[in-house]
Amino acid sequence: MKILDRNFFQKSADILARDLLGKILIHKIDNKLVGGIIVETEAYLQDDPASHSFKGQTNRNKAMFLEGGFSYVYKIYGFHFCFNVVSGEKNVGEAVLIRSLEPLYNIDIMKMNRKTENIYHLTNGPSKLCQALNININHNSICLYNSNVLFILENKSTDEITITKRIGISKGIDLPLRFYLRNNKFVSKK
DNA sequence: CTAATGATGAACT
DNA sequence: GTTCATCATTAGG
Repeated sequence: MKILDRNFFQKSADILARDLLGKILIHKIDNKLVGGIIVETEAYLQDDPASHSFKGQTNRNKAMFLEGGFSYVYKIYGFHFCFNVVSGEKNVGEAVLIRSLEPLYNIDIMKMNRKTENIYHLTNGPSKLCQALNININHNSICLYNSNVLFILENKSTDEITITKRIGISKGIDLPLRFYLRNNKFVSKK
């Protein structure tokens, strides 16, 4: 299978969020590939009050201002991590939040990391999938198309895409920037 | 320096 | 549906 190349990420976050659905996110842990199909994403644009980048670049969100194809990982609520794929041009702060995966490779490792046997609870949330794949703040600003540790594989999906409002934010709540594969059982609800 | 606040999840009632 | 665990970042003094 083929790793998505640099060119794939050079587009705005709302487009990339859609294009990432069905692709396969992989983290190599102890030489084993752990990962799954991306089934739910949210786009965060520069001109977007809900985005970390809205008020300009800071030390925390600077990865969002890299060119498309890098990772942006941050800690939220003290002990949760969220994984984003940076999109667009350099010096423009936008990214795509990966909200949920469908477990695919080395599900046993995910079960260990998450301390649950229920596959529907492994990766159906932005912080859950970080736990399952063992993604943490050390994975911030990684180049996803030039890494053999954290990367995304090409994959075809014919599933229908549903577009809704985003989840868990207080500003910009009416913007239709959340995308997920319709009828997929691994999408986080709410 | 201090204080408010999350792009959440788990365990409750 | 509600509560709370728990902290880096940020804005403000």
